[in-house]
Amino acid sequence: MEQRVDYEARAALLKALAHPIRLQIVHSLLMEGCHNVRCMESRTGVSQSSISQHLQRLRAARAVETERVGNEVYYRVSSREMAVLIAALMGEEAGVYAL
Amino acid sequence: MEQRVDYEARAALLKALAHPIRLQIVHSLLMEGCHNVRCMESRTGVSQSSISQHLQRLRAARAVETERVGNEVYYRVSSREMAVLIAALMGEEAGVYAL
DNA sequence: TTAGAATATCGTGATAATCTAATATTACAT
DNA sequence: ATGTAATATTAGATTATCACGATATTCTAA
Repeated sequence: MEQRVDYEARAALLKALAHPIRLQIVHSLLMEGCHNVRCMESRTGVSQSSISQHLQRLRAARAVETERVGNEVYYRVSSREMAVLIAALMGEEAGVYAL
Repeated sequence: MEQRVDYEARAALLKALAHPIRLQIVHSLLMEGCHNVRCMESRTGVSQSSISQHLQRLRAARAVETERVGNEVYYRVSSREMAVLIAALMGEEAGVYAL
């Protein structure tokens, strides 16, 4: 029984996560409340422009989703499957994440 | 309490996996016995040269390891953590893998 | 030692990712 | 309406990745 797997799609997701800053962003979203660009900027020491571009990349891959709250934009990890994947990568329990 | 995570290293691993052919290679190693270059070549339809280069990339990232058996080279996934990661990505149970 | 099978490496051109700096948008406050 | 904070987008230079073809290595068999 042949089971067709969409390796293209899964590889694309990995690609979106496969950058140290993007990984830190996603992990920070899961571990603690660092949900807007300015927080990530100060936490990572990376420029606002860079952070924003990385976030757009993560959003395009549907790894994160957004919500506007007044002046700022609130980011969160988009699904529990994402959390499980990150947990496996980090060697953590997905249960400890706030999603 | 600051916990330092090596995002560089984990991102590098993801990067090595973040290619449809490499993903298929690793998944095939786990799912069924397709352990040498020629098998992967015929399964994926990708040239020997390409397969070999992808395997070297996976090996450099320590995602797979090798053993020479006479004329051919036997590849396998290097660790259970790798299997767990792939399982999370694929939405499968790592238990079904042969490692 | 020569031939052939299996695998690895190298060189190259095309495409994609990344960072930086500048500019544009969006919403809030005055 | 204007100014300002927060975020997004764009353009360009630099570097990395990829696929392909040619060549090199490594082993076995004769």
